[in-house]
Amino acid sequence: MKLMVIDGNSIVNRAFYGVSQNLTTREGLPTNAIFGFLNILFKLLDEEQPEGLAVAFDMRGPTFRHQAYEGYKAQRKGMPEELAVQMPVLKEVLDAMNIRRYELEGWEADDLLGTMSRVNAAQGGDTVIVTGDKDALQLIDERTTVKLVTTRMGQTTTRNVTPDGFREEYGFDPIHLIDLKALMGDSSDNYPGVKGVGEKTAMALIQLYHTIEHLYDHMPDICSAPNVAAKPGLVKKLAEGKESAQMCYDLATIRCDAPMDFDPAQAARRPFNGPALYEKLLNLEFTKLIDKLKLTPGPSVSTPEAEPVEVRVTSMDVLTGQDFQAALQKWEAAEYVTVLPLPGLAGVAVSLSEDDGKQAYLYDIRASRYEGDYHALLAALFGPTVKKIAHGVKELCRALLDEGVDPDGFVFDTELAAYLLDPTAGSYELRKLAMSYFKKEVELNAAYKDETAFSLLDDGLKAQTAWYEDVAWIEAFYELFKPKLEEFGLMSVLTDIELPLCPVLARMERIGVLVDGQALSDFGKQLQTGIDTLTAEIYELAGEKFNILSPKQLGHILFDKLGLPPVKKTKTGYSTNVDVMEKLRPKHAIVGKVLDYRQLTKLNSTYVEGLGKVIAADGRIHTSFQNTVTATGRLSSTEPNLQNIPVRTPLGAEMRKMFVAPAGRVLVDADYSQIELRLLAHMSGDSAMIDGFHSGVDIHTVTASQVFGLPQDEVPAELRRAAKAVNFGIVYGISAYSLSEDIHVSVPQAKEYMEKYFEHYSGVRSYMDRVVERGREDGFVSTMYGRRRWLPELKSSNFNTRSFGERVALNMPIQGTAADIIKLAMIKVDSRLRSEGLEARLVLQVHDELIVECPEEEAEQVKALLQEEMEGVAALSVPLVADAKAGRTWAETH
DNA sequence: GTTCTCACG
DNA sequence: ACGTACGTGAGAACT
Repeated sequence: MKLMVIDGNSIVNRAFYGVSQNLTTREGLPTNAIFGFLNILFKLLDEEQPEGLAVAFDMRGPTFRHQAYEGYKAQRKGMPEELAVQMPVLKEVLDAMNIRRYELEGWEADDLLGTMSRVNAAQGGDTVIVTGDKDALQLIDERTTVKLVTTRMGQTTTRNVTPDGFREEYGFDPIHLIDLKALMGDSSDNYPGVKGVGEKTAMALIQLYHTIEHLYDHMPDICSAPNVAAKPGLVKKLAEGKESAQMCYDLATIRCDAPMDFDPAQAARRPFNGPALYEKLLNLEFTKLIDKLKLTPGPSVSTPEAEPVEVRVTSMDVLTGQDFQAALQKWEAAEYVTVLPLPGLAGVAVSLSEDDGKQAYLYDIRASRYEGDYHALLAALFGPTVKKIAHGVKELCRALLDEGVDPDGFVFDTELAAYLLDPTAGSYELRKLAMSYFKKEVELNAAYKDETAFSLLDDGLKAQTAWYEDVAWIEAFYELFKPKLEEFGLMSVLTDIELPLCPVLARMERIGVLVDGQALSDFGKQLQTGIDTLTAEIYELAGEKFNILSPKQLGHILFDKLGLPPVKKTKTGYSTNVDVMEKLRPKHAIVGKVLDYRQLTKLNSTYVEGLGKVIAADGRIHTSFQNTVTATGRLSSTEPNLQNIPVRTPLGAEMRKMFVAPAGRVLVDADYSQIELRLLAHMSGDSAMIDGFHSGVDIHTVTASQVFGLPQDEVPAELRRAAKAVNFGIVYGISAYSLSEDIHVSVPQAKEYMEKYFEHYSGVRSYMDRVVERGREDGFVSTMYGRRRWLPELKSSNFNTRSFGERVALNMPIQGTAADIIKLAMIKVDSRLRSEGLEARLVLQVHDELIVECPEEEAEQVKALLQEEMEGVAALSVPLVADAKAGRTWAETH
């Protein structure tokens, strides 16, 4: 039988340290090692297609080797806690996969692997031993190969070692690996070998003599042997170490006679236990894997956190006038109703409490025979008097605006609630939430059972009857999430910030921003001319044509053909990013041209072409503002992204001339000045920094002056730049190395800047320590307004993961508070613009910047209003400053 | 689908 | 000794 045997401990260790991204279940159980193990396992199965499969594990407690030598593995630390807790779960998963696993008291996994391979060989079978441990190479023979697994940066690579391959690499037969280890010892298993003999000498000796026995037989003459450097005292060392060598030989020998009663037939592959595996993977929240393996639940495997409230579906209505009045009365009287619109607002599912329990109705709005009209129905349901719960209020507001309804009266949003409870979860679709919170597979296409009522619907609606049931899920999530939000102090973030922002965002999306399409395409032509010229020049300098945008081809030209020194590597090849290229710029004329080419093509494809494609019929661009995406509470902008329009380079800034106001109108742009640093000053309470902001002088100059001990008017530009970089770095959770890269000084120099900084701003340092410590204790960090981000990373035993957690802990409260503040400002600005009867409307938000379009004559009033509302949002211990400027184009407002 | 690069705050 | 800044989205190349 073709058998694959896996060293479970070795592979799970690789997986644990290899999968550095932080993976945990919502309850906080780490799952990275299991995730990594399964990935490696599936990759191996795919590569090898074995007929039999077994996994061997070490057992806790001493083995026969410990009895032979008490120092054996004495140096080794136990498994980190985060890995240890995953081991039993992994074993359960393997059991559910019907994969045999073996462990034997007093024996190590190695010995079990060896034993299994020999038993299999005796029956004429081939074995692949999978491990990350090179010791196992001694087991290689004509029927046995070893697959060595290495993981680097989350990437797993495997290497099959055959007898020939081994001999080529080592220069002797695999079995003599034992002799090698007997001489050189092993520091990780902690046995000594022969004192004074290291890897080099041992290799040379074993290549010559193959076994220690043979070596010791030839002891007196070994120093005349050609391959061994005449090491003085080698003979003596060998003689003194003979006893140790013999003991280490035994320690290094993987035993192939473990009393485990193995028969390869036991390990024959069997199909997974689908339902059991489904349950295990669901509890691990490996939903993608469930999909990939096409697993389905068995009967009653769920372990629900709560059950959805029962919603009885009683009718599917086309509202008549009387129905409507009665329904409206019920809706208004209810504490809340749950609404779920059908696409295009063709209908809406409404669920509410009635005397005999929850009732759900599906209204076919478009076919409504209500004597008012379709509009009146929507306006009544979605106006201020009916209190509504929905999933995705912003999108719903957008749809309502498109139908001419002014949305109001939303009291809860299950999507926003799920986001606030875990802003890094990534997706808040009902189906995913049901999986995650209720361990339930939601059948989205369940057919509605009442055929009579169903027959009233047209085909389009029939296809959407799952919506009818989803309304029950929204109810269930409301019941589940509301107490959680209250417990976590997140209710006010929802009701004071996120919910009122929804209609504001929807209005901004609907209004959009005007783009000068003609100017855009003219700019594109100009860019294309430049691109053509640069292309020709680059081909000329390279001596051949190639794809300049391909990092692979460009790397080949620069580093192989032109012989420029590679500065940095990526995992797939040479790095050619801006930092690298700037360093190479003086060395060859082609580098600068490539950088120019990149800039021009970026502008052309991402901005000129990208934006051109999304100009709507009204000549305007309507972005989508996502409010459930970022980990910090910021908004994001998609299709297109209007939050990354170029501004930093002169050519890039040309793009902002394309964003214009219509005739007779202007854009007013107001941005917060240094909001994140001001928040750092406020939240840390550092008096020096607070004083700096009260002085009204540029903060980076103040910092430089304080840190370097110079009068403010004598700060050279160089030091101001350094101070600015440190200021930014602090907000990001700085390291001396990255600061040195950023401002092009040595690492010690950067370190000195940081130390001086912290001497002067000692309150900042203690704040940073405090916030990380609090984060570790609480398991989360939060903004001034209570928005949270969970940070299990802070407890990771992986240095990189933990360091990342610490940087995030420092950054999120600041970036997130700034996000809260501008969101509050947006709500106030929108409300005042509307209540004061201005035509001015918010059109864009770019994190610390708001853009309003208004008639020219409103410009002054709008500027003042923006500044007033933005500055007045929060009372901090430093002034909150916003500057506003009007212009015909976005470029003119800067 | 992932990686690299680069645009923004 | 590690490996190096926080938060995003999009286009092109590559696998």
